[in-house]
Amino acid sequence: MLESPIFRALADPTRRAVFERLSRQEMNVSELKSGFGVSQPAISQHLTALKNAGLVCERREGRYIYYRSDPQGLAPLADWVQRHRELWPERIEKLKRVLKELEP
Amino acid sequence: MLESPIFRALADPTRRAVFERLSRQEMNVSELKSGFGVSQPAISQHLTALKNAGLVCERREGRYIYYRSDPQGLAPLADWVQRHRELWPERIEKLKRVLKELEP
DNA sequence: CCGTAATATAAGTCGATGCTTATGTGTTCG
DNA sequence: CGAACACATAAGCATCGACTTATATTACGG
Repeated sequence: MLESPIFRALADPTRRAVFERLSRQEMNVSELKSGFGVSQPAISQHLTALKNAGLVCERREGRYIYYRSDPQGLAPLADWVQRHRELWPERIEKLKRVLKELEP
Repeated sequence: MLESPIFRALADPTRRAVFERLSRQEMNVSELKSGFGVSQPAISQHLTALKNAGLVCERREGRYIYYRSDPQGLAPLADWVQRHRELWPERIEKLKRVLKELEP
């Protein structure tokens, strides 16, 4: 599934918090580390997972690497949610048809 | 976080497939089991996780328990996605302000 | 009633995963 | 150059989580 790595990336609370911070402001790894009670490698590993899911992208500036959330990243997730919310009216119609057959 | 169990519930491919089937049609556990290569307890455990995440609800009918997706269940997820997509224009504005200060 | 069917729960196993420390890679600066 | 810094990668470890089999619970049917 296309959206599988996205769901998996966002399932971890720490990683989701990293993404949320990067949605508000571009940041390098050191800035990102402050505020989370985990090591720098842990942050880097989370960033790799988010990058593989297409949720963040990076920009090198000398020794620093600045991360930011990818605006397109949430599109597959938004589409998935939209598709499944659209199914509801169809389900209601199906129920109505079934009920109509039951009570003539 | 409120949406944590939702993300975690949808992170597993099998469980997400269960939810997707239940979005299209109400089904009991035995019907649900056919089509997945896992045991009945595995299905029940997935259903428990989905129920705890508020994604499905149940209706007992004799020995059978029919599950269906809860229409309100995806609302927190949709809201979360919406909130984070809304952040993008703000980020662009912030960038513009920064750029304006840099090049007078 | 009693056997069976539908589902849930318990207990155990094993791979996935999130963390750590240690080390590697690339960049700046004295 | 080389020391220090920013970050990535490697390796190990401990917990989590998805699955299994076994058993309990509830409901139906003969």
